[in-house]
Amino acid sequence: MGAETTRDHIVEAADRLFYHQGYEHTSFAAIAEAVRISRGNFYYHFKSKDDILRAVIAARLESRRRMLREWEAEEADPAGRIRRFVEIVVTNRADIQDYGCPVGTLTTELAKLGHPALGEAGEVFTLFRTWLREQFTRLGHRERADELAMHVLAFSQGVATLAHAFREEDFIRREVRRMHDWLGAYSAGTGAVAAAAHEDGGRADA
Amino acid sequence: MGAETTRDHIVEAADRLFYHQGYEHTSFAAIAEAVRISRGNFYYHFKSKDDILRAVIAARLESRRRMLREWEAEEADPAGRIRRFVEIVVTNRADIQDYGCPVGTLTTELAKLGHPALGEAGEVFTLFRTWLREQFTRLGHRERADELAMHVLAFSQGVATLAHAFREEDFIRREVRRMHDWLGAYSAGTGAVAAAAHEDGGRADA
DNA sequence: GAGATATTAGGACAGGCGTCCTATGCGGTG
DNA sequence: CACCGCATAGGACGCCTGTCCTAATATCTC
Repeated sequence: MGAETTRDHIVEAADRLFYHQGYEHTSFAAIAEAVRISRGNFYYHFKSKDDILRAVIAARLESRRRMLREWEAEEADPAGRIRRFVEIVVTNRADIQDYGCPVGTLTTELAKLGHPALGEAGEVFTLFRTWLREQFTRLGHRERADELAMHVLAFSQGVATLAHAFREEDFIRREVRRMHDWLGAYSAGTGAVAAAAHEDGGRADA
Repeated sequence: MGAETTRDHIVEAADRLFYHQGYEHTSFAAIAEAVRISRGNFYYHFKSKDDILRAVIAARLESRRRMLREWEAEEADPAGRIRRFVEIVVTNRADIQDYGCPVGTLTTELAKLGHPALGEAGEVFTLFRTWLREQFTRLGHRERADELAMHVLAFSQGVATLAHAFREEDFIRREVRRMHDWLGAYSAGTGAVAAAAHEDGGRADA
C-alpha cells in the first residue's frame, strides 16, 4: 500500500471508476479527487486520458494473466481449471450485479466510442479464449477446443449481462450449475468424452 | 416516409445513433445533423435529452411488442416461437457484430451513467423474459418456465457480446445450432418433455 | 387575404471537459 | 548551504455540451 507509486494509485482509481461509471463518463476531475492529487499533475504521469486507459487495460491484462497462472499452479486438471473460470461469475457476483463484466462492458463502450484502444481491450477476451482453448485441448477435444472455449465465454458474458440487468443471484447460481452439468460431458474420462462427442458431434461441425 | 412527423424522424435518428455510438456519446448536434433540423428546434418537440431517450425506449418497446405479436400470429407452436427468438442473433448478425445488442448495450450504459431511465430500458428485457416464459409454460414446463426463459435470454446476450467483440459469424451460427439442439429436449411431444425433465431436473431445482 | 397557431432557425448562455503552462515545494547530492 | 531534478499544485485556454430565448417562417382557419 504505502510502497505504491502515485502512478499506481492513479491506475487503480481509474480502473475502478472506469468499471463503475464507464470510461467516457469518468472525468479527470473524478480520478483526481479519488487519488487526491491535482488535475494538472496528471500530465506528469500520463500524457492523455487515452494513456491512462491503456495503462488500465494493461494492468487488467496482467492481473488476469496472473490469475490464470495461479489456477494452473493450484489445479492440475484442465476440467477443474475451466470450472474455476465458470465460478468467476459466482465469486464476483456482487460486482457483476452492480456493474456487469469489466471486460465486456469496457469493450462494448470503446467500440461505441470508436476508441483506438478497443483492440487492446479485446485482448483480455483473447487471453481467456486462448487459455480455455488450451484446457479443452488437454481434455482431448483438440478439434473443437476453440468452439467450446467460446461457448464458455459466451456463458459468462450472458450471465453477467443479465445478472446486471435483473440483479438476481439465484439466476447466476442456476446458470453456473447448468454449465457445470454441461462441462461434465467434456471433463470426465474417455467414456464421457465419447458420449459428449456423440451427443452433438454430428451437427456442430457440419 | 413522407407521412412521418418531425418528432418521429428525431426518434428514429436518435434510436440509430444511440445504438451505434451510445447515448452519452451522441450529442444533440449529431442528432440535429442527421435529421437536418436546427439544434434549438429540438426543444419544441422534447424538453430534454432524457426526454428523447425515453421516447426512443418507448419506441423500441413498442416495436418489440409488435414483433412478438406478429410471431404469435404467424406461429402457433410455442417451440417455433422460441426458435424465432433464438434466430434473432442470426437475422441481425450484421448489426450485432458491428454494435452489439441494442437492449443489452443500452441497459449497461444507462446503469453506468446512473441514468433514471434505466428502469424503462430494462423493461425490454422483462418483455422478452415474460414472453419466453409464457411460451415455455405452454410447452408444459410451468415450474421451470422462468428459468428456461432466462437461459434463452442469457444465450442471446452472451452470443451478442462475443459476436461484437470477435466479429465471427461462424461463432453465432454454431451457438444458435447448439441452442436449437438444447431446445429440442423441451419442445417436442410429451416423451421428449419427460426426457428433458429427467435429464437435469434432479439438480436444477435442488 | 388576414390573423392565429404551429413549427423552425440560430444565436446566447453557463458549465464541464481534456489539455497545457508555469510556479512552487520536496529530497537527496556535491 | 547550494543545487538540481523529481513531483505537485492550480489556474488559463479553447472547445463542446445541453439548455434556453427570441425572432422569423410555415400552415391552417375563417
